[in-house]
Amino acid sequence: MNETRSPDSQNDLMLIREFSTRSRLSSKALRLYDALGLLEPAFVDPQSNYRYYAADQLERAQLISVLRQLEMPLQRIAELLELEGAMAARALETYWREVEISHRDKRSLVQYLEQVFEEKEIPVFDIQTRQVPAEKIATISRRMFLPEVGQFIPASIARLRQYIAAQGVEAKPIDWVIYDGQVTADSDALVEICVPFTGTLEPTAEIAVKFEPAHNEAFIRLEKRQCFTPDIMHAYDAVAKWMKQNGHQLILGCREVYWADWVNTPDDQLAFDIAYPF
Amino acid sequence: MNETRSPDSQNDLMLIREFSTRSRLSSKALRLYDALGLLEPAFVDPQSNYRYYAADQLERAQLISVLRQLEMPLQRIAELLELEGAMAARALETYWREVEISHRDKRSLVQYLEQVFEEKEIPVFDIQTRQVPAEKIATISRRMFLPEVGQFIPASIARLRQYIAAQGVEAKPIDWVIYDGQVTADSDALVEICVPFTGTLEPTAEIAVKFEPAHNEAFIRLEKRQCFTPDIMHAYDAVAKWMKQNGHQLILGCREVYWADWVNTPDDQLAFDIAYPF
DNA sequence: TTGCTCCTCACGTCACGTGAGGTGGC
DNA sequence: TTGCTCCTCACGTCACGTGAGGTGGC
Repeated sequence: MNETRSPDSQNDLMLIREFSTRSRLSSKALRLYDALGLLEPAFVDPQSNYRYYAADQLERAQLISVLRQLEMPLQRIAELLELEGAMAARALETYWREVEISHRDKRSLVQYLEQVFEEKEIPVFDIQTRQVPAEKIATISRRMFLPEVGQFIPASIARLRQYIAAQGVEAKPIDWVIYDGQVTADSDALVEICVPFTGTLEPTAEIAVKFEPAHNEAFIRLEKRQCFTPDIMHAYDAVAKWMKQNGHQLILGCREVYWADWVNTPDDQLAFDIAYPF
Repeated sequence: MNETRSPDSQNDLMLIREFSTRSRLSSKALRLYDALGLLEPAFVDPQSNYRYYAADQLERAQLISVLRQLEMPLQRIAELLELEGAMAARALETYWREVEISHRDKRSLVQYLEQVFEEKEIPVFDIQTRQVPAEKIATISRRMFLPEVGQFIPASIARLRQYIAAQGVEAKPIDWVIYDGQVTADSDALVEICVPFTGTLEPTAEIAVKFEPAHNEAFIRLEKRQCFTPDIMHAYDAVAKWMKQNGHQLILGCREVYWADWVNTPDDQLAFDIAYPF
C-alpha cells in the first residue's frame, strides 16, 4: 500500500518456521541462538513474543548452519562471525587444521586397531635385554600432549648439548626420553629428555641434573620410520607383554633411546630403542 | 602365601583408581560402563560396593578407550566387542568408512566457506534466461540424503528410458532432476528424476507420468567437473541471488538439467545447467 | 469459532566432569 | 584415631530434540 516504504521493511519479515526452512536451522536451534545472542530476530513482538526474522539475516543464519555442519562449537562460531572476511577465513583455517590433525591421529589409531583385531601377530619384535650402567644425566622435562612432543624432543636435546658444551663438560653420544605415562593427543604426561655426561654440571631453572641408577632393561630395536603409530604402539605392547610374561616389574619410566644420528639416518635403518627398565 | 593359587586370582585384583590410570579411562567413565554392562568389575564387594577389577580386564578396557578416542558411540562399541577378531575388524572398517565420508564432506564445505569469506567474487557466473515449453514427463522420485543421489540419478534415468522405449514411445534427448529442498549429508529432501517424452505412457508403481507447465527459467551453464562442492554451491547461490535481485519468485522446484551425454563428456566441457523456474 | 503457528517451560539425550556428603579399610 | 580411597546421588556441560500446556492471529 505504502509505496514509499523501503523494500527491506516489514514486508520482508518472516516467522520462525519460514526462516527455519530457509536457513536449514531448526526452530529449537534458532530459539537457542536467540537466547545466546548469536542470532537475534530482527523484531520480537512484545505482546506475543513472536520472533520475526528479516530476509537479510538469512546469510548469517546459513553461515552458522554450515559451520555447525563442521561441528564447530557455538562459542567459536560467534567469535568467527565477529571477524571481517579475510580474518574469518583465517579463523576457519585454524579450526580446520585442528580438525585435520585430530582426524589423522584417529586414522592411525584405526590402523593400529585393525592389526590388533586381525591378530596379524604384528611384525614379530625381537625383544632383548641389557644391563645399563648408572649415569649422570642433564634433563629438561615438562607435561605435554602428543602434538608437542615432536618439537620438544629435538629442541631440548639441542638445548642440553649446548649447555653441556658451554660448561666445558663432555656429553655422551646418546640421548633418551622418559615417559611418565602415556602421552596422547588428549592426555598429557611428563616427558623428560635426558643427555648423559661425565663431569660436574650446575642445574639451571630449566635444566635438572640427575643420577640414574644402574638397571636392566628389556628393549626392542626399531627402524626410524617405525616411530609413528601404529608400529610404535605395537612395539610398546610387545615389550609390556614380555615384561608381564617374564614376571618383571617396571622400576623406572619407560623410554625411547636414540643412539643413532637421527637427522642423517635413512627411514628404513635401525635408529632407536623402546626400553622398559626392570 | 598360598603357592597353589593361580596367578590370575585375587592378588591380581585392583581398585578403580589403579585400573583407571592403567586403562586411561576415568573412574566416572568406568562407573558408567559398569552401569551399562559394557565393562563390569570382576568383583564387587557387597558390603562396601567397592569395585575390584582383574588385570585381564585391561585389554577390553584399553580397546574401549581407543574406540572412544575415535568417538565411536558406546552402543556401537558394545556391539563391536561382541564380535570375533576378524569380524570386529570389519565392523571397525564400516564405522571408519562413515567417518571418512563425513570428513570429506566437511572438507569440501570448508573450501566453499573459504571462498565465501574471501569474497573472491567466485568464478563469475553468466546467468541467462529462457522460455521452457510444457512437457509430458516420466518421473521417479524419492526422499534421500546426499550420498545416495550419485547412484540414484543415473540408475533412474536408465530405468525411465528403458521403460519409455519398451512402451514404444519416444523419449527426448534431455533429462532433469528436480530438488524439492536442499539435499545434504544430514538433511534429506525429495529428489525427482524427469525424462520428457512424446506420446502416451501408463504410470507404474515406480514411475509417475506428469505434465510440466511452460515457464521461464534463470539458468547457469556449468562444466561437468563443477557438479561438486564448492562450485555447485556457488552456482546455486548465484542464481538465487539473481532471482532475488530481479524480483522473481521460484514457482517450481529448482533443478539440474542434463542436456549432454554425461558419460562421454570430458570433465572440462560444459555439460549441465542449474535452473530456477519463475 | 476453528485450526494453525507460535510461545515457554521442562525433561530427555550423550558421555561424561565436578563437587557434596558419607562410608570403609589400613 | 587419622587420612585416604571409595561410594552414591545430584547437578552441570554441550547443542539441541521432543513433547506438554497455553496463547495469538487469520
